[in-house]
Amino acid sequence: MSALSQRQQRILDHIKDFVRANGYAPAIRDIQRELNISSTSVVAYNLRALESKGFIRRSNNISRAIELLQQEDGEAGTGTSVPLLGVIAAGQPIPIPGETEVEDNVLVPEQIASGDKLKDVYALRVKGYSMVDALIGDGDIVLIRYQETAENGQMVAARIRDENEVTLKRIYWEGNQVRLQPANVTMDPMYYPAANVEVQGRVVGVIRSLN
Amino acid sequence: MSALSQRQQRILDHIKDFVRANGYAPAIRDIQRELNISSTSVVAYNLRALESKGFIRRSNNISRAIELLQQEDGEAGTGTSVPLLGVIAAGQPIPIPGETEVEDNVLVPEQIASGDKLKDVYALRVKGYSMVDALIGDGDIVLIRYQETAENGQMVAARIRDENEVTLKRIYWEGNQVRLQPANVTMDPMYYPAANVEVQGRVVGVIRSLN
DNA sequence: GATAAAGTAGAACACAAGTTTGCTTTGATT
DNA sequence: AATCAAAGCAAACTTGTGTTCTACTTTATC
Repeated sequence: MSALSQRQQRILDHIKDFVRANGYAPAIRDIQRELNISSTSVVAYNLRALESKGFIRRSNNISRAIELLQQEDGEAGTGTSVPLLGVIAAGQPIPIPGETEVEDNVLVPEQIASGDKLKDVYALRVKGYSMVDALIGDGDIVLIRYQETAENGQMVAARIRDENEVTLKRIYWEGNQVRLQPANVTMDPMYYPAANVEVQGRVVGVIRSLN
Repeated sequence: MSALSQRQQRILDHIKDFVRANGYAPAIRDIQRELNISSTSVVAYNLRALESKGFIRRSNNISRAIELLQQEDGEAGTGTSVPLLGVIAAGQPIPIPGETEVEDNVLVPEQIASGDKLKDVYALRVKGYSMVDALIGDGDIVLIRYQETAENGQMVAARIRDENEVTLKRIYWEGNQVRLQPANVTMDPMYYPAANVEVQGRVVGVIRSLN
């Protein structure tokens, strides 16, 4: 990566500031005015340099078509947001996407999952300690991908139909029965008829704040 | 929030698609052409409606100055990214911001921390099981805020000077000594002279993928 | 110190793109 | 059917904005 001249650095910084402040990129004359550059051609010249060095992308003859390419630390980046629908524990109201109030949005880091695969993901805040042996504690946010089936041992949000409750457990299919196993040595598994248990999604990620 | 007409909805969708594809907003004529609308004034009319309903913001007489205001689930949102600097375990090379190669960037959900407070935060991938009792497992990403002091019991990245190693432990100051305590009942604490231990930051968040 | 390369200036140009205006269509209401 | 408001239409208008060209200045390089 070639180094930037002082002017190029200032132009790049100004573009970033401008985008942050306005939500769209500056025109060449905006940059010129703000940085007290004498001519638009100077700005154009340096934008060309910034483009060839890979910091921005531009489209010919199109207004404000400056796209910032590189992302530095501490700056705004883009991610995919999923709805935080509520709290999950042993014995709580049902969270179902689309049927529940959205409390908040959670931005999902790409390290957990990325892009298009997030269509059916939602987040729940964990209440209680039933999953501590699975390294999920009270107050953690779990990301759940909606799916109606699950394999043995997967961690799922499961609804017990006739009690109308949703709980976070590992699931094991045992013939006509379903074992919902807490990840906590001090707690016992619960058994239900398979027909009475409805998988509402599988845990795909965990987010915890320690502040 | 007023409902959108069919045309307004299509215009809004197109703006989102366009921004995603190009990194900048469409001009009125771009929208007109793409959606086969007969006149630019129709687009302008509906943009005005979208603005008064709070979906977008526009600036007068400025090209492509459409700013998307509302964020729906599954769409790109903005967050703050921090550098993922490497791996931390018992006995690993030192990760210090600015001195190490950046492996990746991690987008930090606002639920962990937000905005300006992220200046000195970096991320490390955890290797090993020394912190499982603190609900941090192998492969988790820990977010660490750089600070040189820590209080008793806080989870920190600590460097043992004469061994030039960094480790993730709870720290306890005990007179002239420092106790570095793993969060794993099968592991014993380590003791060092206080002068030989350097706090490199405190754990402020955890991110885990279960895919 | 000559020479080339990189950067700066100023102005004119051409098209991009938002706005305005007057008119027509549509659709609901009475 | 008459009415009225909202929505759509077409064209003209004005301003915004990227580009180009030429000339000049500074900065490296040998």
